[in-house]
Amino acid sequence: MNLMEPANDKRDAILETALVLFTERGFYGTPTAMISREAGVATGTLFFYFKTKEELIDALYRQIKSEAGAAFRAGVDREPTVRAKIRRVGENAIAWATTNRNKFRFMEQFAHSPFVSTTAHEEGMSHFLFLQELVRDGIREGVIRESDTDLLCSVLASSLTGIAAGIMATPDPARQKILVRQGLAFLWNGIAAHPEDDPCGNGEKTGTKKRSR
Amino acid sequence: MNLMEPANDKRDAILETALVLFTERGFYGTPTAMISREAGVATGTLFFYFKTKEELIDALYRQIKSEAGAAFRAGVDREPTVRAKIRRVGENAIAWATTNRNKFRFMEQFAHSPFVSTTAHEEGMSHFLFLQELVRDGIREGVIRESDTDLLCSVLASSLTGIAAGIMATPDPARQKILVRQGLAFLWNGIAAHPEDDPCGNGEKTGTKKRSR
DNA sequence: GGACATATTGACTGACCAGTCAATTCCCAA
DNA sequence: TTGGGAATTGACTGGTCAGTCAATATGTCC
Repeated sequence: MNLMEPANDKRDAILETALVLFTERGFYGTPTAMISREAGVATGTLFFYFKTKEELIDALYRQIKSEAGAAFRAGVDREPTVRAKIRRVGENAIAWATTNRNKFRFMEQFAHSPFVSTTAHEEGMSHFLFLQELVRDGIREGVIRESDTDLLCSVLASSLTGIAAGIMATPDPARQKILVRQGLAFLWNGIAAHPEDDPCGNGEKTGTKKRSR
Repeated sequence: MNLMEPANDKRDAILETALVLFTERGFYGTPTAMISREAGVATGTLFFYFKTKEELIDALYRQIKSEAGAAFRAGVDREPTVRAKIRRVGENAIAWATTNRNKFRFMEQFAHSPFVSTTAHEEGMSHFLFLQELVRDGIREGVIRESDTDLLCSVLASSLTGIAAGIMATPDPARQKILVRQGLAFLWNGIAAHPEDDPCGNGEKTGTKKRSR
């Protein structure tokens, strides 16, 4: 007898299958019957765990948002500076997106969908509030340019999405590494109070001058 | 008998109504019967102009993408430098998004939808190829940091989306102006080879202490 | 005016699908 | 054992909706 298995077998299978089918075919292109069939359970079982289809969608959305939030935040607290923290978030986000393509696509597709309930959207936001704090800290410390916090967060989030999408278009891992660097450089220079020519720090070591300063 | 009315009356009404309903309720939450009723035509009429519902969706997507592409590009050719051109694109994009909220939301919602045909997606892209050229020029001239062009475009596009979304969240036009400036500053510093503390150029006309607080 | 194409109508249909439910199995505590 | 609750099943239903079609209108050219 293993510990802690809250009878989640079928429930998980349903969620997992739904994730794949939803990203491939959209909410309404995916009948519940198809989900249950693919998941290897009866139609009734799906409705045992989720009262309605919408509840299933919401549960999936919540789960993924919370998972992504946790992944993005991992190790951030251990970083010493705001700048390092932000870079860590960026790296985390990109890594998560590329290793969880389906979940990333799900978020991308349904972030603005009217079929995710408002409460789920709000709860989803909550997992990313730490980013807002981070930005505020950065501004207070003077390392991030004085700007509207909400705007900055909105832009950061969407930029990360764009970076991840751009990176996922490349199969070559070596090239991906380069793109990650360039993407993070874009991010940091976008928000930095005093941007640099080589915002990655680890850049091309061209003994170069960092421009004025 | 007026001139040049290519029998578009009802067709346009259908497209216009569909736009609103789709953004509010999604493709599958919007029955064709509802579209035709709201548009003041019979169900049959809708299917006279569009063989299937999907064809309607595609037509709408194409129309909006092409309109957005043209709007973004307006006046760009007349700008003297790459930097000015990019700023113009940014301003255009933000202006278009805020004055065409429904169309913006439509693009945002369905940019990644599997229910827009692949060909429509591709055709949609084509209206934004000039951006790629622009970025390439900037890199050649040395004003844009050496980076992967596709990545930069992907990031630029998603950042603009984020900026527009952030701005639309503010009702106050004065505040919006500020946010536009901040958003464009983010954009330019993100890609610039030699970013500045006041990347808007037109900044706060404060006797101008550039650099270092 | 009449012939032909194009535009418009709305009742109708066949398919599909979310959700139900009565029956059955599984699991465990007493 | 057995009793009971939780889990699971799949046939079934009531409603919805994309798309059809035969009828009617409108316009245009000769």
